[in-house]
Amino acid sequence: MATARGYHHGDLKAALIRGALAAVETGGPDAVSLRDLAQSLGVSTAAPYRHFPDRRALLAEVAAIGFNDLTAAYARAQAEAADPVAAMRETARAYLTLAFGRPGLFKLMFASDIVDGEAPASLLGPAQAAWEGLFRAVAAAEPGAEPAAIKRRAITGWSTLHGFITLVQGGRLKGFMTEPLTEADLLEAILDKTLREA
Amino acid sequence: MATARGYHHGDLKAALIRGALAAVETGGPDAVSLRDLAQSLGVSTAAPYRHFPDRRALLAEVAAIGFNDLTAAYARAQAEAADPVAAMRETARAYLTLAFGRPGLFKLMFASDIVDGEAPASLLGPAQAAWEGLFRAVAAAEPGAEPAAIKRRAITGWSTLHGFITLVQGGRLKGFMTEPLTEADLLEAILDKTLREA
DNA sequence: CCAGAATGTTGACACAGCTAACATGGGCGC
DNA sequence: GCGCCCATGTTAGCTGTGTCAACATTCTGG
Repeated sequence: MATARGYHHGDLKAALIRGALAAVETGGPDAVSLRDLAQSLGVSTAAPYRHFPDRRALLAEVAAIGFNDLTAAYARAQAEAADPVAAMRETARAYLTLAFGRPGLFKLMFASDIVDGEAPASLLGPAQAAWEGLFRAVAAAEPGAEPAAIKRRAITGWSTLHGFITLVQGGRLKGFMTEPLTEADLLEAILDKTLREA
Repeated sequence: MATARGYHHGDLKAALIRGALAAVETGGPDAVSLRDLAQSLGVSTAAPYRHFPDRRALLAEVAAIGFNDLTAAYARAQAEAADPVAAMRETARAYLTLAFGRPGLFKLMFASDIVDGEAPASLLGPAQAAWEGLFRAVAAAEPGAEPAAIKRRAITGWSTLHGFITLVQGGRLKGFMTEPLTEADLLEAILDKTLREA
């Protein structure tokens, strides 16, 4: 699909994003090398720069895909749930599914380097949409609460989930998860605690 | 302090660690370049390799300093607090102080790259000690609870704090902290929520 | 006092991101 | 239908990085 064509590749930009996404999912953000990518697409090492100002811009595009997928997963979870509380739980689970199912992509999405200085709008939009999906779930589960309270609640819950994921994926809980305390148990406990409360 | 001596530097290893620490605190882990470091110490680019097998080993040493400092801060907080609940609160605050006061170092301490594969014992020891300081605070505030419950509680609280810090420092809460909801407010709310409960 | 271990140096390799200058060819205006 | 322009690729090369092998120097213990 990436071979046997002349001077022009045809759709190099999309191919680069696809390739970068694959590399990110396999080995995380650091596994993306523009040179490797170019070579594997049968194109010169300078070609990618016709489509992205620099490496970070390409990675930002990949991260945006991650946020879009996350938003879609949120929407699915909320549509299928029986009631608002279940919807909130499934929304949280969607976050966990992405984090543990596609850790490389997840790491990229929250790699501060990508966003340092200022992030491009093509990333901020999807990131904002994902956040709103999460906010919506919390708001629905807590009818009548004032916006500030909902926001506080959403951010706190998000923090707990995100922190746990980060610590686990960073290997920081390695020595501490002694039987009979497994990561899965803890996750359930965290979900329960995060979701239950006035 | 790093000039005007002959073939042998004197204490290059310590000087490298000091220099790396300074660089990390200024610009985060990525700001550490062995070549820069060597040059600024008036030594050849290969010299660091007489003391560290690779760059990661040097950074691991710096991270270990961070964990040691954290453990010391925990101990201080717990010694000065009036009661166990206050001690726990001050312990959490010590974590926040390090995270927001020395963000570069904090980022290094939790950069999974440093620990990928397997971390050296010189890092695992201090990291473990810090964890135990945190665990001790939770256990003291909750006398008579079984160890698994304490552990669950400690990890959950740690996750919330850590997640919030990570999201803030990653710039992920930029657009969402609208007045009158400030980061400081949220932090207090998180501390309250994390600490209060049976 | 001297041998060998520690510690530094020189010079180089591989690889990465990035850029300038040049080449090609597809599509748009005429 | 034709030619020109610009989007897209290419070549060659710069800088900066981690790392290593081979050699040089100094410190130290027997």
